[in-house]
Amino acid sequence: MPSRMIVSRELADFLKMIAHPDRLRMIEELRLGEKDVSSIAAALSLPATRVSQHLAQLRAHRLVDERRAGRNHFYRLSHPHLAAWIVDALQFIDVRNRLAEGDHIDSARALWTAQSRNTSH
Amino acid sequence: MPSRMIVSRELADFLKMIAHPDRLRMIEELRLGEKDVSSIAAALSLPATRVSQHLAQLRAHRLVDERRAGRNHFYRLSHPHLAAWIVDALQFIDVRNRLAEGDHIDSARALWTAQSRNTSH
DNA sequence: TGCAAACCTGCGAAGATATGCAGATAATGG
DNA sequence: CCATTATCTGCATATCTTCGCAGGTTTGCA
Repeated sequence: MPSRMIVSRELADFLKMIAHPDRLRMIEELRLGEKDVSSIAAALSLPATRVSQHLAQLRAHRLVDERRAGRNHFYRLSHPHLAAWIVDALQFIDVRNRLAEGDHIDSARALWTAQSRNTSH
Repeated sequence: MPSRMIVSRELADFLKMIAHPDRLRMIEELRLGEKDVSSIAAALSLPATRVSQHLAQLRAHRLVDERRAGRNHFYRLSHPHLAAWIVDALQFIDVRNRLAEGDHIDSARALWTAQSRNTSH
């Protein structure tokens, strides 16, 4: 059995699952703790249906855990460290070329990890 | 300008670029240094055309650098640390469920980072 | 009960990816 | 020059993703 191929496929599936702008922002949104669907949708200015669909995918891949309270569904990261690991990826991206001059990786990192209320989202 | 959306899009593009079993194995193959197209193709048992196409994509996203020597094209990781960062992702995957019983993340990591000659690829 | 709020799921069209094949380039060795 | 080796590029097809919309489920509350 080509175990190595299995690992690379699993890895690719995992990466595909998080490789979407909305889902990345959602993961970042859950960095500090659980949130319900409406809160996430409002924070990111996305239609709730879309957020729900993304969450269903993340749930299917066990990247988030669900907790129901009344009619609200609260989601949290299954691996709290995931958000930090994603931020580390910024070092591999030439963000400099695409943001305003003077910006660099550190500012991108700061921007990304800043609280929602402080950012120009 | 929604800088945060720009960052999330860049991040998603980067993740999509590496989210492919072949490309992951290629990155891993380049972990220890440069290799030419044929060597990579042979090591991974992939058609050279496909390897070349993948490399063209990675090149376009500046994830690999090219060096030509004669009729061989040698590629290396633009960010040598990339391979290690990818290996870190194994902690987020339930490899246990999909490999033979008794395997766990550490063995998956060992498998993944093992030299080609030591692995059942 | 009945209605509304908060989510979820199914479906289909549009768009993005993957991949083999044919043909094009570039360097090497007669 | 010509053939050969190593690699690249263009193209068509098959497959996967995304995303809105319509309709369904569960819970809270009057």
